[in-house]
Amino acid sequence: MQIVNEHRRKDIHNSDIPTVCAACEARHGGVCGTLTPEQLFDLSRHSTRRSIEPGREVIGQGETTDSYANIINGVVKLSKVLADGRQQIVGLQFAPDFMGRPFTRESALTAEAAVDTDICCFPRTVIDRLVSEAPSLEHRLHEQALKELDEARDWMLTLGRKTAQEKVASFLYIIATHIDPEKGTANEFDLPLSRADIADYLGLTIETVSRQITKLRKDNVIRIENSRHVTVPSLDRLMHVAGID
Amino acid sequence: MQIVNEHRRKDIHNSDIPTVCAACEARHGGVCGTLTPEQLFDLSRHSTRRSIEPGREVIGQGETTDSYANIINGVVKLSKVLADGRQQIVGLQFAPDFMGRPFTRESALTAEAAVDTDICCFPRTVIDRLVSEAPSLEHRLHEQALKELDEARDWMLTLGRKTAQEKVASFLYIIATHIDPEKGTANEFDLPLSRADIADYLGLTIETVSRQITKLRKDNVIRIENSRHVTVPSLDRLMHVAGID
DNA sequence: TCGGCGACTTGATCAAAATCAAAGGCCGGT
DNA sequence: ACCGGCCTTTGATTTTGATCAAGTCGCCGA
Repeated sequence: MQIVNEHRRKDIHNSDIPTVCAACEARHGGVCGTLTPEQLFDLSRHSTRRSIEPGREVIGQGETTDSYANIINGVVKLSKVLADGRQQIVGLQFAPDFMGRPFTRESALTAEAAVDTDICCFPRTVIDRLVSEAPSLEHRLHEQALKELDEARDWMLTLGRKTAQEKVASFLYIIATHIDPEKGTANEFDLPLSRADIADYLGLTIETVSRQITKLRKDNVIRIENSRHVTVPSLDRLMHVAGID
Repeated sequence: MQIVNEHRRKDIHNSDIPTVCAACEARHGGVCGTLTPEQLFDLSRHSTRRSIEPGREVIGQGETTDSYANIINGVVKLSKVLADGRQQIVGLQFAPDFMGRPFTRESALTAEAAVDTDICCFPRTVIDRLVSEAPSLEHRLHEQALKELDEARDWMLTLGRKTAQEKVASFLYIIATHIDPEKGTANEFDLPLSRADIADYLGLTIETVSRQITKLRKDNVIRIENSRHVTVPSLDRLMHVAGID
């Protein structure tokens, strides 16, 4: 795991404070936006940039989390496992999401990079201190929590009540609308998840996922190259198949 | 829907400020605890007590929500429906939970009483004002959101990866541990949900729920009277069947 | 007391997805 | 280029839970 820590380096060479965190800020418009220049400086002095290759675990279920992080680019899987190994992905985080569970040190889930991912880490102690100083930062974290709650509940409807076909279409819709934070919806993209991951996200088996993707392809809802590159000719059509009104 | 508004009445007769909201506070130890006496007085002047009979909708999906509420007693179902009527309960709220979605007026879900339920409502405008004045209130709301997020993600594992048998046992476990906020876990209780509701919570059909309950009864994991009253001889055994380690 | 209705249970059959099994295809390394 | 491994696809069969279809139970009102 490569540690870049470009903030600290930059900070040493000059003290152009407001732009210290600019590399992150420009791309994830996230936590930093709510802070004063002084707080931003404080935060940036302690932040470290990390690159994570796919499959590498960021935080394990039950482990102690010592940091928060902004996702600069890439995709992170949040998952839970049953004692016998059955696994469920309970959330996907895309840039510019903020990762981390405030007010608890024990992680109830595992966070793992799905593709090559860059994150900007902040020590828990620093964020916690800033939160107590700046209500606007807590507000920001609160909104992130509410967003994740809405997404989790939407996904519960998918898990509990949709057919395999609708589940796979719903997954593709999620990816199309989240993979590129710049432009809202992409009609062509690379899947950030393997078939096994998709199965764990949808509560299905690999085989069922594969068969449903094949069916979507044969029905001309999507096109696929190299099993990872997807083209969606009509998002409306995909949404319709996904059961999204 | 009966409107009691005991706070306002009490307020008129005397101004013993810190105990104005005591009827609620004592039982849900919730939002009120974080406020100053002045803020509490402010809030209590606007709060109204409502009794809701089972099946009555509190807030409809897509409707505008004008209030927040504390649940005094009872159980509220939060659900989502697909265009064709398929339904999924995405959360249950027990006393002393706080209900309401901060920072948005559109409700993405339907809230409905599952049994006779009393709630204490606060107008959105008042809570929103207090939140901006008192960071501790936002903190309290933030914690509630994180708790609901954790519960939602736990339930996603149940929906996506557990068998019908494990789902039903998981449901019974949830009820046993939440139905009575006083004592932590009840080994005897009335189910607050009909078989149809349980099915919608578990992503199953009524028939499957019924069969699995029968099986749990035959396996002596639970005893049932009148189809609603449940006795759990051994919580460990129930947890084991539920796949909870 | 007798219907009658709604909620629940039970049984028979069906279908969707899981499981078991065997190829393909792609990629990196030799 | 060839091999080996992993990921993915496809096929055959089984299983789980859904669907269809009767009942049963409890309760309320006539």
